[in-house]
Amino acid sequence: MKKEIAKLVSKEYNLPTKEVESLIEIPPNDELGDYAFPCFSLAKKLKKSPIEIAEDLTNKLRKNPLEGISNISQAGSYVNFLIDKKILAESVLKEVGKKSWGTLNLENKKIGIEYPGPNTNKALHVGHLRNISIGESLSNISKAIGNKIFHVNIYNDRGILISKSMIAYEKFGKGKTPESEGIKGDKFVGQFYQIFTKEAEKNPQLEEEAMKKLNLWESGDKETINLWKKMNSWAYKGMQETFNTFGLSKIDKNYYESEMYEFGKNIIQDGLKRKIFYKKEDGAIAIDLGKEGLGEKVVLRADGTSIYITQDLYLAEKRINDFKLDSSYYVVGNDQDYHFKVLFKILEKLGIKKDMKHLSYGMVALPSGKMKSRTGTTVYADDLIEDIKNLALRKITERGVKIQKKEIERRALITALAAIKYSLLKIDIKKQIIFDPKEAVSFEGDTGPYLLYSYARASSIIRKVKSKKPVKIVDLKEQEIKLLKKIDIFPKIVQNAQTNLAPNLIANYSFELSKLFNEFYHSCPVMGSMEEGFRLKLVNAFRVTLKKSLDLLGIEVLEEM
RNA sequence: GGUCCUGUAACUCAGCCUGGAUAGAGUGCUAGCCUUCUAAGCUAGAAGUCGCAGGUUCAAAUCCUGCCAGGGCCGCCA
Repeated sequence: MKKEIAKLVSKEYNLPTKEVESLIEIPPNDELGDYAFPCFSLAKKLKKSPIEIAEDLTNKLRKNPLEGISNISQAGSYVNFLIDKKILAESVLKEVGKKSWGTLNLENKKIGIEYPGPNTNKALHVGHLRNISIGESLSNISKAIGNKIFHVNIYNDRGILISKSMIAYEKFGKGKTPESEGIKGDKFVGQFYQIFTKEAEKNPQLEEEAMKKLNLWESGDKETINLWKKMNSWAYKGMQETFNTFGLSKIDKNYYESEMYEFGKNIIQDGLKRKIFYKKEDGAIAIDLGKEGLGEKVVLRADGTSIYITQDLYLAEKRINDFKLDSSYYVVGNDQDYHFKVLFKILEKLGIKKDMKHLSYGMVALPSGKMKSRTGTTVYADDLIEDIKNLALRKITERGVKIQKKEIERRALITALAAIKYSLLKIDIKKQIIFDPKEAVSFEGDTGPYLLYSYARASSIIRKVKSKKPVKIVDLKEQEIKLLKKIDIFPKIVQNAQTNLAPNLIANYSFELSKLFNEFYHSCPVMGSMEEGFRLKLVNAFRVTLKKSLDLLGIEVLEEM
């Protein structure tokens, strides 16, 4: 429709249609029209006032109107176009009915996306939930656009951190196990990390012991390796449980830091030969990124051992080769912005750079400040899910719904996850989130449960209204038109979310869509109305669209609440 | 010190990419609406120097520069 209007206008002034189309906007108010053409830019060219041009253009266009446009009017410097709502309604019902918003086929790339990349020395916390929510959502959006997604993950399973947990366990663990204590494995291991921090304050000697432990691990000491394996397996088991509950999608490949922390040296040697890197006086190998404003960065230690960036260079290349990727994305917090800038710059200089992006998200902080797993001021993922699930449980019970306990549990969990995921995804990923556990996550207004509720209401109508009255579009009410228009723009929103890698656009859309549905719900009864046939179709179009939209956010729906 | 991100209603945020017609939501507050498809809902109202100051433009919350405030990063840790 927009294109047709652009053609119409461009003909009048002999302008490129594309240019006109990019100027067309949507009026701030529905009564003005559905599309508007501002005449400011023409004013200069024609040396006439924009108001005069608008008046002139309106008169000209009125002479040979276009099918589908019911009115053309002038308002100040704008020419407004009112489109025929019956045609809109027909096209929306057709669009949604045909394929229920299947894949859009706009891109066809192989994209690798890395998340959540946990450390094995601590339990998952809200920050990880943000990471997972973003990763899942961007994967889903990318898939919906037509891309093939490879979900990869890295386990940071070695190093000084886990060594500290090991020391603490040896000294204070007394043969305890997660089973014996009735604690999830990841939390169990994390607790020893906290014990270490506390004890090391009293006894600095422990830091040295941790370092020694790391050396023992690196030299392959049998006893150390066994303990390390045992503690990591506890952590993995615990984390896997949380992943399953929260709905982390299947990981195509797990990479382990312990298996590749020494790799990447050949890349460094290659770069040294090609004079991309240079040897410093003391033997360390570095790169000068002063021009890029990133300073000098050492890429291999003087003693010839690898560091973080060495390993990451290796892994970046390996991953591209493993999956023949066109693009490689990393969902990692913004505290690593510098690291990724350096990493990508080096890859570019080495000539192995593909389309690589650091999907950098803001930290989740507590009102009291940054979360610290060292000191225990953390909101654990499991605790959060449990608390909010209990809130949902209470709400369902209060309503007096007569269903089996198992079903109540299922609904409570889905509601809780919707609340958490939505609250994390509706905010721009760049922004820091101040997470107040006291307020927890609300169930009213702009929340996940509101979306689920809207969906359940729509489903309820579909279940209850069984008649097969003909679909007749007579006189559309304001609420119906608004809902139709919102459904109509769904593909554009998805595309925009992909371009900007912004799941919050989908979240915002889901809420706006649901809000319009609830307004429709209150003013347009379906059952027994004259428009029953059409409204039933409209309700279903909404339902299908919201479901798809929530799918993209990784949020499961409920047919009944 | 250098660099990146953020600053919009009492609170939490959308809008900024791609500048346009009275700056939008939610929460909270005030007042209404359940004998009709789920009140986790709907309707109405009060509430804003879009951090500050310049600049570009016919037009700036939106683009540019400077400043202020909060946070991150700048390690031969990961």
